[in-house]
Amino acid sequence: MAATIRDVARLAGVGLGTVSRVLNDSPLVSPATRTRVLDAIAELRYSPSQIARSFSSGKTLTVSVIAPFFTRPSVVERLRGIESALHANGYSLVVFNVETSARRDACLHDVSRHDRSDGALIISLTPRAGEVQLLRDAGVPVGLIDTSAEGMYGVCIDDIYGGELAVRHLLDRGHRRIGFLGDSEAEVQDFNFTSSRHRQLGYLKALDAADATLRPEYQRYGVHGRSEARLLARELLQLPEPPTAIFAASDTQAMGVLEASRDLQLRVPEDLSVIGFDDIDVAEYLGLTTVRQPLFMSGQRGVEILLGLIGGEPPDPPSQVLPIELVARGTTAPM
Amino acid sequence: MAATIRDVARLAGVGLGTVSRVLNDSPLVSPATRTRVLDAIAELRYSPSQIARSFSSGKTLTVSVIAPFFTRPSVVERLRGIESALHANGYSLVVFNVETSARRDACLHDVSRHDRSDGALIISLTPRAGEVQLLRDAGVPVGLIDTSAEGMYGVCIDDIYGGELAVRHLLDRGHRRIGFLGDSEAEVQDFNFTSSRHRQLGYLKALDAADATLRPEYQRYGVHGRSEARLLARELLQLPEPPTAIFAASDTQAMGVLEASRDLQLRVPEDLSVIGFDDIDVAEYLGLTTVRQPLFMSGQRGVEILLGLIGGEPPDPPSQVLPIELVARGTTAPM
DNA sequence: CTGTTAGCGCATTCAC
DNA sequence: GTGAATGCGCTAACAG
Repeated sequence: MAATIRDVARLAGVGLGTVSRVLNDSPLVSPATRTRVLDAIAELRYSPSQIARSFSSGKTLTVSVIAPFFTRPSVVERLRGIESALHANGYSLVVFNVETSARRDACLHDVSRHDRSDGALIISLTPRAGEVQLLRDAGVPVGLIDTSAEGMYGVCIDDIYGGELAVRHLLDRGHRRIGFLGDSEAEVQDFNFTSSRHRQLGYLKALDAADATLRPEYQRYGVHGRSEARLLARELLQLPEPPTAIFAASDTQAMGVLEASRDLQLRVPEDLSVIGFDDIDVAEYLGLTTVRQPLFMSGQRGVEILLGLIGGEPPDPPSQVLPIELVARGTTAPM
Repeated sequence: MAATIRDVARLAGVGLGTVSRVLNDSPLVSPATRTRVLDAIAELRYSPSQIARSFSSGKTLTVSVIAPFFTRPSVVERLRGIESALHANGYSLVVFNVETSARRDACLHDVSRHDRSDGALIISLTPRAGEVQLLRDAGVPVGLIDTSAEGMYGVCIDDIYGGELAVRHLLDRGHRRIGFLGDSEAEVQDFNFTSSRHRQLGYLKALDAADATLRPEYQRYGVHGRSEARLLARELLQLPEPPTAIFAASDTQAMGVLEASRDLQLRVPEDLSVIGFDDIDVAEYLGLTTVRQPLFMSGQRGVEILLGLIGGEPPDPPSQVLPIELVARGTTAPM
């Protein structure tokens, strides 16, 4: 059916190797024979079989990406950065969407049998000790995005500092009763997510530094998402002494807080200040104050690191920390 | 390094073929030898090479998906449906993100050299006549999602009817001055998108049926996105005789309309009714009236069709039309 | 510079 | 039931 390299060689009256050399842009071919081969290729509408090529060379020019809940705006934006950088380097992207803890484990495990791809990028999922070991033993190039692990390479941000940034912004505006709303314990355990927890650590740190009293009841956790956050925020706001500001671990959860304040006829920011995290697309639309992190860039950097690894060059700082910044908009105000 | 099928055969004291048969669940193996092989596999931690397997069998168990602007909420949701269905069938998903007309053409062309995948899914991009021909000649299994083309298979919705649904909703509430806001001519041409245009056709049809006068100045086009839609909507609303309702070709653009009304101190829905299309996630949050289409399902159906095609069974109605419905929320009211 | 050769790891014939 | 042989299309290492 389709022409093979052998057909081309025959038509051009050359050997197999020569055709292969032309295909791979080897300089060891005379211009004359090169054109002859090129003509034959054109005439036969020949296109080299990628599978055969990968099989023979051992390189697939493909990268696997394991992304939890890849419909979340922040994840999609990272994916976009990944796709962009990968494509610029001639690589393809295979996506694995993780929405259950079982699939998480399966994906992380499967990465070690690096067959179909030259390496993998893992978003937000922190490999556990045993998994790190497995990955190392398998010798698979892996890049971590939005997380880090001992002995692994990747790119992340300082979530603790981010949490501090957010809470200090609130403290600076006179707030003392500040609530925190983060991911559920179950989620954190199942997926081994770390950012919500770290942001909370920053929250605690900032509060502590300001000598603000910590109230356990001001900290709530629920399954990531708007609706759950809405419920939790409502609980917070109906406390006898409700917080005057809420720091949500993500913009999506901050949206739930906004809904809750709407439910309770609370004006934002007059009655309640709200701050999120990530600076996803809608944050600007909503005028949401938030902590911005470079999502697209995290994808690009992840690719750079991974391709380096594939090429045998470990990145110098094993884990790169990207800058973050506070973006003050309309949902926070002095109390 | 990694064990091969040969190592397993040697350790189990059997021939290559037998190991292969065990791997492929062939019934032609005695239970005794099967266990012996299985043991050897376990001991060597053997895992068959997927590339070698694809190479030999000709099947890659991989599907390519060409998605324009895959960060758009509607596209992501379709992708989720695709990934889900693909994974359920043991297939992997390679994603190509199209954001320029050049890349669109390149991707559509590359699909015809179906190497790395067993077939392709194309979202929202309608192949042109020449491209359809190329695809047919190449004999690549292709499924279209959110569009249709003569002689091709896929799943879509009736966008014209959707436009009618939206506008009739407005007409029923007494609106006569109804604006339309859709994708720019350039985008439509570059990518060969069809939905915005079709929805507009429905708009015109509904207006015509209601004997409402058509005003060319009520129809505006801009690059898909919130900010552009915001500008266009502002223009519409500052007309000497502004529309009392606006139908946006997508929820994202409807968000721009909402911004514009905020800019101009117009209350929604008291002063202006707004209706979108798609029913993406935030639509509910915004209380946006819209036309809902089954995004996730479109992905699943697309996969079913494609896998059928790969298996040699063309779908019975070549193009499947999914149901849509109007979702009345708070941004539309009687005038 | 160029032609030839030897596998890459597996599925799939075949004989036995 | 099972083992041995052939080839998928290409790259890489070699000899010329």
